[in-house]
Amino acid sequence: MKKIIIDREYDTDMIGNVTGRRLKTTEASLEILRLILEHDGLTLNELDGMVDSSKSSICSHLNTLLDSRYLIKENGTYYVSFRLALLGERARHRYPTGEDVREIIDRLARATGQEANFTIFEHGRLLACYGTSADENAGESSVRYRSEYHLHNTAAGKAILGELERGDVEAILDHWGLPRESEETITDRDRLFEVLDEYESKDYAVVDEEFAPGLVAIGVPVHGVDGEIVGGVSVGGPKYQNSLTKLERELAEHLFTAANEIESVLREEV
Amino acid sequence: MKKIIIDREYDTDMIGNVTGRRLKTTEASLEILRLILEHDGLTLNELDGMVDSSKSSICSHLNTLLDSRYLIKENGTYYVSFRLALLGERARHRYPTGEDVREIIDRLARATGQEANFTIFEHGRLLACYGTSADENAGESSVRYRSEYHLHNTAAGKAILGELERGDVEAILDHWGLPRESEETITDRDRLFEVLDEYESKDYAVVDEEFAPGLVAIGVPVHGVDGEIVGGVSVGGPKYQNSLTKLERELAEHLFTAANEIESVLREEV
DNA sequence: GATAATCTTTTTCATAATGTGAACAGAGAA
DNA sequence: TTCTCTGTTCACATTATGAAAAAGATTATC
Repeated sequence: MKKIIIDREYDTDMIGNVTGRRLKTTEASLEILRLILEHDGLTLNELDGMVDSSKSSICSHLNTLLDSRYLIKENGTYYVSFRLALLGERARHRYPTGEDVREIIDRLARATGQEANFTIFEHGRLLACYGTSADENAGESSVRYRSEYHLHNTAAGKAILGELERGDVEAILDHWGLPRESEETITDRDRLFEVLDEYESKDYAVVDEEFAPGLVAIGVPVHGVDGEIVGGVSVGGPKYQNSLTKLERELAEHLFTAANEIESVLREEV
Repeated sequence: MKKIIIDREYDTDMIGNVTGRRLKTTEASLEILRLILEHDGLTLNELDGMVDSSKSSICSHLNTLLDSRYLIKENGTYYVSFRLALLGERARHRYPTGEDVREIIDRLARATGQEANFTIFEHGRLLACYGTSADENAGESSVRYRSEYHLHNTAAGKAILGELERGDVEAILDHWGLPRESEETITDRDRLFEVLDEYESKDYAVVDEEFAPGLVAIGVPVHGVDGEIVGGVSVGGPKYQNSLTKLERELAEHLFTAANEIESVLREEV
């Protein structure tokens, strides 16, 4: 996998590597919003136990978020507003999340009989965009068990790391670390760089139980019109169904096809 | 339409009627986020022309939003992150936005041959949840032209106002006013109350070109399990196709059915 | 049903933290 | 070069904070 040097013509901060000032008030408000979102509603008292500031101060944040219509209040409990859902929907328009991309992923899953995923690369992580599994009963998108993935222990993530320059990889690892999520997770930085070097000769990356026990997958990056990395596609499943050689021999071609198709969609959308 | 007195057992602030303190820093940050979202990306310079504060200050807000992963930066332009889209998706789970509700609305549109909409009632406004039109070529959800509606000039909105207590209606009108959006929009508060009084004897509200010229529709509220108002359903179309009497005689029954079905879905979801 | 207890929210106010803007510096582009 | 745009520095003044108290509101207890 050749390092993509985008000549700095395209400048995406790998991490929001901000050197300037951060506003603590906004950070506190957003943290409260996040907590309410993740807990599907919280009361003042519950928040008091989670946040390190006084109740009166928390109230000020809640008032502000209410007034800005990011929250609603019902029976003393604060919930995230439907308006936030609409804002999120609007944010989605910028990303390749349409019917055509879902088609491609579904086809990949069907052709291989394995689970296929398309993720977006952002702030040094992969965010679940669309995923499906051929085994599923109905076939439609199930509730995603997770929405954010690390790069170091996922197939698409390792493929992306393999394409990035050393400095960018370092920045990402500095920020997110290499948390262990499975017995096989590579948690040593030097070891990871060794593995990434091996990808030089390949066009894809492999994850062998590093994300979850018994799960093997292969992944590739997906590029935007300017050659920048937009995200990644991966396909894989239980190890007992997929030897690594089978993965690399039989599934890789389907994976390349899917990635190319998504890149075509991205070109059309411009 | 009988006034629903929910005995204060269910307490939804009609408007986020906050008497307490609001945090200007958070408000400024959220305003910047909103501007970036609505303009599909902005540069520092562009923001400088829209916001009343110094560039350095705007930078601080941008840094904070970047760091909190609400924004990304590409080539000097700030965009809303995909992560915000995921947060919004998560917020959506709390609301009746599933396949079953879309079914009901589609069926209402098909049965009547008119456009049907389901909206969520929040902070004194109606937010587009799902809408469809039978005339459409493909039949699938088209891009929504608008996502927020006022109550005083929409069918579902007037139906909701008709059910609320006078004090709540006053609060909403105080906050949002009665902006004119069409020749026929009711912009006089007393006149609006007269019209609302007429609904006492009916079970639905009518909008007769008050939202847009040539558009007539009828609407009803949708209630949650505790009797609180969750949103509204409306159905209607061009006036040349629909006399008011036709609307009220032929379409009303379908509308009631749809509203009841959505309320059933809400009961199941608990 | 009355009283107590708990929780939420808004006050006030003194203090300290922190957001702000002007000026400055740096990076491209013309 | 000069111009334009972005981002940082720093002194100052705004503003967020927490403690305490009190008022509402709800729930628990007798």
